[in-house]
Formats: sequence, structure tokens, C-alpha cells
Amino acid sequence: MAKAKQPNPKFQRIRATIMTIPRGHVSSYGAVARAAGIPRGARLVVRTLSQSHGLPWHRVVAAGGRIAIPGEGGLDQRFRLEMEGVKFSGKKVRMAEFEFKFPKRKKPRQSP
DNA sequence: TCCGTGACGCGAT
DNA sequence: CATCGCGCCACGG
Repeated sequence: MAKAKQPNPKFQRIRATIMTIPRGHVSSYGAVARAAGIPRGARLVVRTLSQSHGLPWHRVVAAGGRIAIPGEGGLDQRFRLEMEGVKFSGKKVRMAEFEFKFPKRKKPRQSP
């Protein structure tokens, strides 16, 4: 077939990465991009979340735990996170306690 | 082909 | 703490 817009491998990695975020935890666009192997791909993460469905989009926030979605979407995200047990401090998620750290497969000698 | 846009990140003011 | 500006990446008109 011709080629119907094939999803670049980058997007696939981003999706896979986002799906590893456990319930009750969050991550940031930049962190997800880095975990996917794209140091400056925060915008790509945004695109991926907007285009793909079925992803836990509400578990991805902006740097510092800030909700980057304007309007009701942002409130929706906040409710969903609180429903999972995530606590907020003002308008930001308490990253120090709920940010999910992606496993760094560099090779610290342990379960790679 | 060039330009603008976006659920971003970070430093500077 | 609030704003602004610049850099990054991919896509659409």
C-alpha cells in the first residue's frame, strides 16, 4: 500500500513510555521525552497525547507539576489525578511525592 | 518552500 | 511569584 502516514518510531516510544506511568503517579512532558530517548521532544509528547487515544494523558503534566491544559480540560485532568490519589499543592502536583521516575537503563548493573 | 502553531522547558528580568 | 523571550521538534496551510 502506499504509505499511509506511518507513525514514526519516536511516537511509538513516547506512547510506550507514557503507558508505563503507574496509576496514582504523574510525569512531565520533558521527562517522558527523555525517557523515550528524545531529550528535546517535549513538543512531540504533546502531539502524541493529542493525536493518540487510549493513553493516560492525565498523568502527564508540565514541568514543576503544573497543569498545562487550559480550560475545562485542565480541571478534568486535575480531577482524574485526585481521583487516583495524587495530591496538589496550590495549582501544582506535588512532584516530590507523586512524580514517577522512569527506569534509567544506562547500566547501573541491575536488572536490565 | 517558508511561516505559524502548540497540553513544552528553562533562564532572565 | 509573574512575564517574556528563545530554543526544539513535527506538521499543516
